[in-house]
Amino acid sequence: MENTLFDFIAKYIPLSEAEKSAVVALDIFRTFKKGAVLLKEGQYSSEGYFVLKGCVRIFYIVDGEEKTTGFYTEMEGITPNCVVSKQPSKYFISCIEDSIVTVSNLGMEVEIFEKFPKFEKLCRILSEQLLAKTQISFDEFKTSSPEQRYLNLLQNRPDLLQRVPQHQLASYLGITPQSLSRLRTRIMEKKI
Amino acid sequence: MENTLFDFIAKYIPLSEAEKSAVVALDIFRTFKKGAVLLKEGQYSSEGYFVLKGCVRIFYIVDGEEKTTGFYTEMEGITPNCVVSKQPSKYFISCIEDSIVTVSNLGMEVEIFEKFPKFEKLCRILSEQLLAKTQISFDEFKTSSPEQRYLNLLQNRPDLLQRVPQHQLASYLGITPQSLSRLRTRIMEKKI
DNA sequence: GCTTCTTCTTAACTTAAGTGAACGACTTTT
DNA sequence: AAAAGTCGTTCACTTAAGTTAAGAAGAAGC
Repeated sequence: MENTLFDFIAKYIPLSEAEKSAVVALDIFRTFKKGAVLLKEGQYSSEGYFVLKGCVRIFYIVDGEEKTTGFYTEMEGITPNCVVSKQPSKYFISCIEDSIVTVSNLGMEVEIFEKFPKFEKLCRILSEQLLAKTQISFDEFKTSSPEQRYLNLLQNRPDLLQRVPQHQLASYLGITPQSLSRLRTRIMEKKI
Repeated sequence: MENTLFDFIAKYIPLSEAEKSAVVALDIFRTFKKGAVLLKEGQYSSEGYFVLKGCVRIFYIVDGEEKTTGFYTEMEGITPNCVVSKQPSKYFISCIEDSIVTVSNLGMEVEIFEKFPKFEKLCRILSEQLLAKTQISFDEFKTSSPEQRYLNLLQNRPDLLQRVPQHQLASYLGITPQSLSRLRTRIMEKKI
């Protein structure tokens, strides 16, 4: 479990044994059952998450309707907006599958950044990379039709289509479940 | 000019005079005429930008058509995707107005991070905050219609509607110029 | 075992966005 | 001054997404 995390970190910066021990000492590994809620709308939180195994989603509730805006799977991290803005959360985070997730909080960050400034560099790099990825995704979303977006997803994250319910995928694509269903049959017919 | 930048930084971390001098020594302030191109598609670049005055846009050219995905005005920074990924740029960056922009490169970053680790913290904070903002914008985009997106823009960045041509705004909203024009008259008629 | 809920699909209808073409108002170029 | 290009708008037409409703299949709860 720890090693999965350290292998991931090793891709960005080397960690000494002392630094690894410091991480282990934080005792941040948690397991959650499918359906478990990590963060609720309205809640103040200073917790960040990193998915080691399983799948977690972010969703809003607008007019009683769930709007899913993000899925996070193996080796993806989440720093909820409310942690950065110090405002109550506008969304929920919950597990779609049984999951193993690291849960850290701001206090831990401050502490470990002081002891090992290297982690500040790690977080800068991860944050910059995620920002770049998010902006590209946003650009692709803006410049393509729902159908193209579905085809992109099929290309880039085919696993999601398997592990995520259709109606959650639909709002992730910015459309209704009915449109997604139609769009899928439309694509099928073209292929035949 | 320098002070505009330092006032901005002061909102996040305090800078000593030595640190300010180090920034000034980098000689990163540039002025550009309207229409000037900062980055071209296909180009490798390690330059980051920060807009002190004016307005800069990011746009793709897809099938000969410009697709504008971002506008950056006073006190907004850009680290182009290609700088992070070390790949040729997929998009252009150009000035919509006469602008004053800081232009830094990766070498400078490495250098100044070593001399003054405080800047690494600054970049982490800025990057985390921008990431949070970008994700919220993306969520709003996904969960609203073109008309709602236009109304949101009217609320959140009314200045853009003044300083940016309609057809660039349209692709920024993910629609055609014709749709934007229609949508605007639709809204007008509702108000009357 | 039965009910209830959730999920997905289908259908009919409404609404809005994409497309292609055209026009006038301006700007820029020559 | 004339020509060419840009920009915003409008129109007619096509295409697709939203909406409302209904039904089938499966999962979860009692």
